[in-house]
Amino acid sequence: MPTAPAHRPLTIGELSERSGVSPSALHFYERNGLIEAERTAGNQRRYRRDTLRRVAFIKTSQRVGLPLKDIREALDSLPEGRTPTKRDWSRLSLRWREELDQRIAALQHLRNDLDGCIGCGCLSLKSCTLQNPSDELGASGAGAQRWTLPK
Amino acid sequence: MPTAPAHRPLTIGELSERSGVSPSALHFYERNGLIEAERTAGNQRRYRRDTLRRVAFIKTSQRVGLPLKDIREALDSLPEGRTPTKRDWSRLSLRWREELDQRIAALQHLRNDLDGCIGCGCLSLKSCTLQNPSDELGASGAGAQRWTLPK
DNA sequence: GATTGACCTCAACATTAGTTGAGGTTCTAG
DNA sequence: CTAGAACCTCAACTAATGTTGAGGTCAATC
Repeated sequence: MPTAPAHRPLTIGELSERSGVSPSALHFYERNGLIEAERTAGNQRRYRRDTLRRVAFIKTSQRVGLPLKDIREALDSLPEGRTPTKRDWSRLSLRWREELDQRIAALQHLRNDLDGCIGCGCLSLKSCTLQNPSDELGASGAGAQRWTLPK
Repeated sequence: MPTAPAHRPLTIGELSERSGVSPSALHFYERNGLIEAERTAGNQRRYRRDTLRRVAFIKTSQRVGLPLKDIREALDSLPEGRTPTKRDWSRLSLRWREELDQRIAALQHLRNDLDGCIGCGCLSLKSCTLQNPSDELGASGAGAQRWTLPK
């Protein structure tokens, strides 16, 4: 594979190799509106270079447990058509980081509660906050719903 | 529904209501070896009361993102046949908490890396640790594989 | 200008974690 | 002792996140 000039759009093979995401997954992302591609005269995909960053964002978001549906929503806030600027990405990353903070806080909360449970060996349904997530949800304020740990 | 005497085994309806887990999910857990039940002469399930705690453990573990397969493994370390003691549960909870700590650390690591990324607005595939989880896996020592964030 | 690797579409399959429904049985209250 | 709620099994379905394969096309190299 010849090394691509820095300006040429990426083939799916190149994007796959550079992002570490399989071509079939890239197809899948496209079907689900997470990424998009131009086509050559011969119907092959050509990705703008900023798609690499987009895929990076997808992967990273998945690593913290976000479903693709939510990731797509976030990506939808990027400008349509034009290449996103650093500012665009920063805005996205910042929002994302705040939610990450909440997630960490939720986990710490869980851990602290578990400390209590270890003390009594209980994991009791009645008393243990671990079993009553609604408590901590209520306490953590608005906007936390989505970031509650899965289920 | 009459309130059950504290000693009588639980019907599936009772276990479901008290644990907040649907009967169909309880069936599912049983098929997958996570819980078990005695049967009445008429083939209906009767759960030992400590099954409630077992289900609590399952729910709690799921809340931090563990797959059922792993939860089953953990539960397999509980004594077969006899009702687990507080000590048994404590042992399980402690191990679980340690892994929870690792998970928190991984998330914090991610967040710190993201801070760097926001600074440059990059999310670059090359330089950003967020994109190269293997780094942090290597750094976090043995036993961390399973607790890497999903995918 | 032919070969061959990369690409295309579409359909089927895989996995996890269940839910839903049909058709039938058991248990409990009156 | 009977009505109705609760339970049983089994099979099929759901949703998310992809992978695999068949059958065919494109494009870059010798």
